[in-house]
Amino acid sequence: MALDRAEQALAAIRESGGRITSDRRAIIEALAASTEHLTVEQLAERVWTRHPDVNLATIYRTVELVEHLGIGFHVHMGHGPSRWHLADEVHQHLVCSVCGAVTDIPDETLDPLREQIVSTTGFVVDAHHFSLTGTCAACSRVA
Amino acid sequence: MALDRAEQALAAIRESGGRITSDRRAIIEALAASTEHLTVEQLAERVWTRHPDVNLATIYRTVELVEHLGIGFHVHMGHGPSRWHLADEVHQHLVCSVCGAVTDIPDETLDPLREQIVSTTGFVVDAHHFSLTGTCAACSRVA
DNA sequence: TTCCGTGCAAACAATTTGCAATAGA
DNA sequence: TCTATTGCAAATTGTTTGCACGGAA
Repeated sequence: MALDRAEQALAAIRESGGRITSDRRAIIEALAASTEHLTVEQLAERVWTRHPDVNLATIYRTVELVEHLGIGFHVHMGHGPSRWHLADEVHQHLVCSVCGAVTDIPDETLDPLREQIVSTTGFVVDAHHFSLTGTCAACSRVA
Repeated sequence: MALDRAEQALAAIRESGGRITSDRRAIIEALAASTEHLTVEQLAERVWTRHPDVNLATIYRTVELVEHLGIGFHVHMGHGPSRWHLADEVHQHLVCSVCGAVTDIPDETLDPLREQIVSTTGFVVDAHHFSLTGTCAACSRVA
């Protein structure tokens, strides 16, 4: 559950020699509590409901730390800011360019594509860093 | 060939009611002359070798115009600025996150993945807008 | 002549950074 | 205590915009 993920992240920070501060705890708990992929600004809003004094720069630094430890990731979805999430398991993101809806799909969905690309070009695809854009079911129907 | 693509783009601008200026001609020819995917800054450098007075804002505006007409595209490759190219045909981009090398692959490579995704989720993947990241053959070998 | 296109400089959004003050371990 | 973390404000990077002037058609 969410809190476990937060505790895991905090433990990882401690293990890596970092300190557990109240700011970091607040930021990581807010991130863990969300099932969505949050921009730094969205994350800040949630943190600030309980901890209004946490600085934006601290959020940027924490989120970067968490990524560096391999616990969190950021994804680019369309234009605009990066979006962050704690990772239980790697997954891919489909972002509708019409309505902005995000659909998560399992990482293995890309395996056949990966095999084909690696066998023809030697390139190892590893992309959860960018989302796949297109048109979601609802918006395709309309168009 | 490159000049043809430039002339095509200029013709499309004229057809859409736009004017052909020396700035636009210089920008589009520089873009057409490159096989690479250029950032606005790289494009500017090339334009400036012959036309040093073209303003950066004009390059941004021209490149946006060309995309709006469906002749050019921008792709996001890793972090940093967007990269632009005139489109003969849509293709996908593999970007090595170690060395930055770009490998182009045909758009059809994604067709099986598209089919699977559309049949399971209804989502129509259309993504040449984002590149696929990973590790290229050379860098995989080292690592 | 009539607008479209351009230069310029300022505005912008997202993010990063230097440095002194502060607070975990 | 000792050093990692934070706040603050300024710097950066990439890009967009308002507006008056100048040049295609």
